[in-house]
Amino acid sequence: MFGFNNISIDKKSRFSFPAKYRDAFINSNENQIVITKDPQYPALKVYLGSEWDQISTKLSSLQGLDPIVRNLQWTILGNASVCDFEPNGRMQVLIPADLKKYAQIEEANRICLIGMGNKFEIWNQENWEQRQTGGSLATEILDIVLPESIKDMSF
Amino acid sequence: MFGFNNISIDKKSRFSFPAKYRDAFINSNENQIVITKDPQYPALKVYLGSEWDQISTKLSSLQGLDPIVRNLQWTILGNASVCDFEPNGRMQVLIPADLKKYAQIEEANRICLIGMGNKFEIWNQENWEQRQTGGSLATEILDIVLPESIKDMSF
DNA sequence: ATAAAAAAGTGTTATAAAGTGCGTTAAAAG
DNA sequence: CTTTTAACGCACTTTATAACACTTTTTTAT
Repeated sequence: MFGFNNISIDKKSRFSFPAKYRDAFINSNENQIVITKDPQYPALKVYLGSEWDQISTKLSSLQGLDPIVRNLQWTILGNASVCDFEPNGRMQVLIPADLKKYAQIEEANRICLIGMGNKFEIWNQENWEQRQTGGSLATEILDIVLPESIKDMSF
Repeated sequence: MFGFNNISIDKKSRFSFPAKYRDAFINSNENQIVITKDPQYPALKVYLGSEWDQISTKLSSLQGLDPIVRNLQWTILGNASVCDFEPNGRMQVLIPADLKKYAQIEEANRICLIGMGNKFEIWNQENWEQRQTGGSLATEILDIVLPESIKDMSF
């Protein structure tokens, strides 16, 4: 499940997944979607239920006394919204108000939904465009800071 | 699958692969084609389904907390368009509007399709000609910045 | 505490735009 | 001259979205 989509959200804060992803959802037999905060950027992460089970299990088992781990737990687990999902239906998902605020899409009637394989990201259009054109930071800082326990995890 | 082709795209943004590649597509048993952004140039990359599976699996497993990795994931995974493909049929592929824009072929009714062995590139004709006559860029800059995890990948 | 009103959430339908399939014509190759 | 390939045009299908109606939950006022 890949690719860029500029889609609308209705007055009730719902969006629906583009039809091109339907087969993938049906094949992987998903009936739940989880939205939560992205720990690094003003954006949202959208996981399939099965993917979420793995990530949340792993993340909640880590040593919470490490402040970085604790922060990730707060951000990712503490803001997750689980949502029933019908791959055969309209594939609609409601974005909770606080998450809209975090991703700066409170006022927007359009969002960017980015398929990243096993997960999606939701961005405010302007933020996304800036990030696409902007340069990237040096990586050394992060390599040092990341605890071993999460180096092999990908969120 | 090699070589230069100047081919047309129709009003609905479709192009079809030249017939000379048909046997190769049939032999490698491909039924999917993936188009995405080239991370370095205003051009598009066209992968065979099997090739894409490898690249995307590897890339999406990398540590997304590293900003450079994340950027590559955004560019390559986040802009990919997966397309059903019939080697025995017309071998047509749709180029999504945002990718047309990126490759600067919005207005064009012709593109350059370059066979690079296991993948293709799509270029705006003028850009391609400039790049052919002009000198090539030094790659050292990228080598230094790239994290270990992606140094052994080729996109 | 209860009823009314407002807000939040769910579901349906209509219509314009985007995407797909296929036949025909034009051009190139053998 | 015949066959293959590329390009074009048209009809059909699917998809996205806005508008509307209905249900449930929460808030407010009496």
